[in-house]
Amino acid sequence: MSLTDPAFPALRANRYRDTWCGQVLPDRVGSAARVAGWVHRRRDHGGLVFVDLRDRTGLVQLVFNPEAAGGGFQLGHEMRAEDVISVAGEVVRRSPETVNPELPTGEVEIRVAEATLLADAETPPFEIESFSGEVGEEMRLRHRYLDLRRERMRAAIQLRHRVVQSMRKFFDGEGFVEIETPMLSRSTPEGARDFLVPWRRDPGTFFALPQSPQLFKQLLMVAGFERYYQIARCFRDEDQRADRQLDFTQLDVEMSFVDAEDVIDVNERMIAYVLERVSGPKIDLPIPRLTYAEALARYGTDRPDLRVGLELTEVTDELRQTEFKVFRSAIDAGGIVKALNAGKRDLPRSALDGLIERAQELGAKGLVWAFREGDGWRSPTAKFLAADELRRLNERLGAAQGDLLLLVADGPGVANAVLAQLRLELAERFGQIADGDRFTWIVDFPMFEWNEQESRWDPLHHPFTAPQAEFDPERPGEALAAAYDIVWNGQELGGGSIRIADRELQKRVFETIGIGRSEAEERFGFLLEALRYGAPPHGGIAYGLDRFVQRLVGAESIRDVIAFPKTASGADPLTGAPAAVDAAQLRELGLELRRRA
RNA sequence: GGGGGCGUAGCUCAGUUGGUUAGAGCGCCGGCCUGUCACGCCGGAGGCCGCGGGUUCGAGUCCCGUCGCUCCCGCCA
Repeated sequence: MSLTDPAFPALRANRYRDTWCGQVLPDRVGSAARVAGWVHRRRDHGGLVFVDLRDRTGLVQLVFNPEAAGGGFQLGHEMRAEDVISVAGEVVRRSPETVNPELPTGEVEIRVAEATLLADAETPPFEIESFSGEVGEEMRLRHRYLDLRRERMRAAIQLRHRVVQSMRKFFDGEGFVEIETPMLSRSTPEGARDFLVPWRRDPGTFFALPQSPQLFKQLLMVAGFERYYQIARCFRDEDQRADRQLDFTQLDVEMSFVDAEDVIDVNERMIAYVLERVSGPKIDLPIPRLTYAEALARYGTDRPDLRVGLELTEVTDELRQTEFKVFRSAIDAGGIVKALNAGKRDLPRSALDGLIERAQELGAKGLVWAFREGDGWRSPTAKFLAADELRRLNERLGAAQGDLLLLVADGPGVANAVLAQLRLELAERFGQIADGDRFTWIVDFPMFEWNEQESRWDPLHHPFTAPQAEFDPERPGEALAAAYDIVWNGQELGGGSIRIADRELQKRVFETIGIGRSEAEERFGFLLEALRYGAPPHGGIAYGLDRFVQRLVGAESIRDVIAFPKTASGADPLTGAPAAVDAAQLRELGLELRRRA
């Protein structure tokens, strides 16, 4: 909803103002207006002072003029940036040569008759709208209330509001019920590290803050609410990233008597609905789908950015007989050789060395680069490969003369991850990211993946995800999950699944991932018990709301769409959190501090 | 836990091979200015060069350590 939207609420007049700054438009010429806000900029001409007054809705120009003034002229001289004032005066049309076409209110101005200083502001530590570069993030966070005055931030936070309202409206219209689940609940140390909250009444016991409302929303399905959603705060005590915060917000959704198709259907309609209402990118339904296997094969990742055309190709078969040691040893160890045809790229040696370095950073032992030349390669590696191998590789990769080929030989995980990343970075470097937005569902995830370090099967999604069909406990690696992720331009926006509604199946899954009978009872007994009393088939999805809005406004970091975020180290420069607590508080909680060694 | 980048005026940054008095733009303060809108013109103030140690005749610059910010890897079912 913008200012021009008829639904935007008009102000009820009070002693401070009777209209928004941004609503002082030509239709009000000749009438009186009273506005209030912050002094955005002042241009003092001695005998005439212009002030851009700012409120939430925008800017309007005030003119302080000695003749018309009722004492306000002096104030016009003395006021400074970010002072809070209320002024009244006549709305007048500007003469044609003084119209400011940059401003929605640029055809008019308010001739000030009366002005009141409501709050005197000290000079802010940084300019609200700076033209000399981005203000450092710590500075912005320390004075977040000033940072949020900036147009860009205000727009992002208000857009976030519109997104949330649109989601609520959509789900309400589809018969969903918004229900809050507890912030204080039981620790289930499955995935991320929990934030723990010590409990005063029983020292040594702890609540945990939710990593997600997963189990509660399943219980709500057992309870018969059938369609639930929540804008849920979640907490994960893990290291942060540009798109990860300690506390963040999920759009959490769950439905009963549905299969995966039903969940996907309602959710892609929701996404289209929300994007339309916030003037986001247009999308066509249905959103295309990729299987997990295909995504991994073609892009090396389960969250491919489909704006990039480059694809990966596995060339292990072409190299079965190779004598080249690097490839030989990887293949013999059960690894693969994966390749990226990066197209005709004239990269200097230094840039190629940079790619090798980057590949090593990403975990590869090395990177083979080559340019197709004739039937062979121009590459330091060419001499180690047989002529027919080079021919087969060129053919398999569809390499044209001069195409840059990149190859990684390693375990499938590393080979895919490294080339997936290089694919993106090369596309970025060469401006090969297509315009527009690409959404895709990733489906047919495996139920389990082998955890080499712990020598056990881990759930790829979470342990409550249902298999697509009965699975063979002897061969967990073959089971497919009724799970789906939605990916927006290469960023995972959300993911979900049909849940296990059958107690025995749930127990079998726990066993498969190494959670024994008694441990399952201890940690998830309440869920298993609930499943005794008539659990409908159910499933759902959860979205990273912050990421959704970040993507929408094109921000570099989710910090730019969160009103009060934390720094990358988890601190809040504004309040000084985290901070020590006094000894009395600790005593009450039965806690004692040990000095770190 | 590991790796990269950064830290100089209130803000954003420059600072050469180690060299004498550390600069710019914006902001701030004072003066002038009746049509500006990133107003303009004149003048001025403002520095623990993140912190600690070392090398050196001499360190913003080189070395070691440390702290903070940031990006990435690990981690994030």
